[in-house]
Amino acid sequence: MSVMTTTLAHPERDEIRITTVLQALADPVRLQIVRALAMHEEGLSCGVLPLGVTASTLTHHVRTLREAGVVRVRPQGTSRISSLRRDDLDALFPGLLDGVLAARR
Amino acid sequence: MSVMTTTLAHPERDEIRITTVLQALADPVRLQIVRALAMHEEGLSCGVLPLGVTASTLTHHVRTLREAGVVRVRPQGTSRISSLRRDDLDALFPGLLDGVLAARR
DNA sequence: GCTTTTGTTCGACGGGGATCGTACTACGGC
DNA sequence: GCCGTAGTACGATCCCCGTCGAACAAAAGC
Repeated sequence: MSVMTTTLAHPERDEIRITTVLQALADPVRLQIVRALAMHEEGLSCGVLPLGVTASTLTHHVRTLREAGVVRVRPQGTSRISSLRRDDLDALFPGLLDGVLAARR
Repeated sequence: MSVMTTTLAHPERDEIRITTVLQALADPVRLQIVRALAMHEEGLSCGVLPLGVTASTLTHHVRTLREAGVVRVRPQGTSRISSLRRDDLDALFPGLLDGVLAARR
């Protein structure tokens, strides 16, 4: 336990706010991340995505999504696997995620 | 029939972008406006809403919503009647609006 | 015509956020 | 133990946006 198992902070379902979620989704890069995660139920390391931003910027975006309650992040080796919190989002805002993902542009 | 009575600029349905819509919705005041409009199919003058912002700020918010394609605004006397572009939004992003409006907070 | 009501425009201000580079940490492989 | 890979932390920068007040515009009513 000497090691601070800093499991990354995630908001509980009832702590997720619609405004925060919308703010998180209202960015092109983060929206691209969400789209990619929607196609990988098992989750994936966002570092592999061709987003055109630096690593530190990517960290910022993933943290924003995590703190908003949009994604769940779990450490795995030197990587961090992100996955969409579909169940929570669908329960709180039914249709929102589907609507966003249905957008053609 | 292209009538020139369009005083205010509104994006066509196919010009509406998901990122812009999300940015428009990602503000507490504007979200409150959208919620109010959702309860008034016929539209209403946003000036009557108890939003706690000045008139000029309200103008800014309504313009943001209009330019994003979220609301339609029509002049009526000295007032401007705003109404939700439900049909367009539902067609483009089915479920998004319902999901947002379903949010308890 | 004058006033009131409603809303717009403009400029200014302040805060937040998207971005980056650099330095740093953690884990895995050799 | 060393190194490479993946990601984080921190500070700096820049720009956008929400906010306001003051001045203006337009329509309605008297």
